[in-house]
Amino acid sequence: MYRAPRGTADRLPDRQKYWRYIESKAVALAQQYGFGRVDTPVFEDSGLFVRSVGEGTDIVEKEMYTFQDRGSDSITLRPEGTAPVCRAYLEHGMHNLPQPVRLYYFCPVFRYERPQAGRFRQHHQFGAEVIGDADPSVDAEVIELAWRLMLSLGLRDIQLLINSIGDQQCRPGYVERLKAYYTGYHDQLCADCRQRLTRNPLRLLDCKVEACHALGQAAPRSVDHLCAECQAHWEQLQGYLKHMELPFQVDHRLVRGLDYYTRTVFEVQPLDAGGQSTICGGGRYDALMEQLDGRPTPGIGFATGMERLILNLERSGVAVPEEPSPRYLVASVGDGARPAALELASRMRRASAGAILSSGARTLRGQMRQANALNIPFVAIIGDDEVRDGTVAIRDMTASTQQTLPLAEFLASLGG
RNA sequence: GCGAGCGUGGCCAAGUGGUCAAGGCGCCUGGCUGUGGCCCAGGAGAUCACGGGUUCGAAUCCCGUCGCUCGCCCCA
Repeated sequence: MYRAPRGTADRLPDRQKYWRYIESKAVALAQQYGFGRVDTPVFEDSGLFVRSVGEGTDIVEKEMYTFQDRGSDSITLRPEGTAPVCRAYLEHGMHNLPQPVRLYYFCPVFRYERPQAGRFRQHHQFGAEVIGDADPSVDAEVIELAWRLMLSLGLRDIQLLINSIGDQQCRPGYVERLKAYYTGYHDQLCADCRQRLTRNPLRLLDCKVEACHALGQAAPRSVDHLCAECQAHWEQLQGYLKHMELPFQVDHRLVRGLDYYTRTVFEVQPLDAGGQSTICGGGRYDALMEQLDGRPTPGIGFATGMERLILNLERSGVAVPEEPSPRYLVASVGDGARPAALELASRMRRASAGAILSSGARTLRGQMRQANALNIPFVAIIGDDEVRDGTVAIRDMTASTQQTLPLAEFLASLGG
């Protein structure tokens, strides 16, 4: 028997309420902030991600779904959302729109990883990007949007972490200081961290091994080595966030795994942060457009993992509204009444009433049981008597009462 | 890529060498020839993940494979 591929999942009807819930909240907020929706293809030229995400990153090195298509072009299933949006910005000349351009999206994201709780090979993100304005007030707005989305979903035991990792001017110097610091403790580092020392020094900061973690306490902090411009940006941002009354915490160990981030980075995490715990992550990417052969254009954005949001909604017991379902089931008695039942159901729907037609192949008792099992509040019963009289029997399943009405009267009562 | 645990009908699950499989949920039917929820009775549905081995005999022991889950790396 075929199964869904590893790390993928079918979304069955009983799960849909979570998706609709998150989507509706996210869309409402995004629109409130002036964002427009953008949808980009599921796959792109592989080069787009290699150049933006970075050749040394895990995503590019071992996690991309890359293949040759029949025209022998190298194609990659989108491993993240920001680069395609930036590509679309450039391709459609959005620099001719009033700046900045605010865009949001929902999309599937693919990474070849070992699945575990909160991590999948295909997962889904809601993301928002503001392109074309480097002012820290934009950072503040984007962070506020992310935070308010979490709150509006009903998530409470969460924290907002921010940091600044500098830009092309100041980060190289900082990274050198960091390397120098950790090199002094080379013998105390775990095997992974010895690798990081040369490959990705920033990641030394958030190693979970106790010895390494302890070393991180006294490690040089990026915010202490910012250039003047980055420093000003960082201070203004914090001031704005305070004015917006956002409960942020500065986390000097917060770094992000994609190469394109500059200056501001931020995450939202559950307080009981475990393994795959980050539910929202983002940051500024002022150099990204140039890497994609565009004019220098600043940008900032974030993405949240839908599956992780749902995981947290369930863990914290947030009540999510049920999907709407029909209020009526149309039952019929006897073969003669079946065409009439079909017609009744059709007329009810044209009158904007939800109706499930029971096929009539089973007994009335069976149809009533079906209505009960489906939690349907009303059953419209039509049999030979009703067909003859032009009526319909309406049973109220919760009150266990029933009345027979003229068909026209019943249909009129449905409204719409 | 590394490490750990697990794999019995759609779901949950008993059974740990000797009637090839209990029970519960769910589904269908009947008890009530046109009426639900409770109850009662019945039914459908399992090559016990797959392959090999040990044994007179395996769901049950051994080996391999596959799959799932959890963790590491990394990330949403």
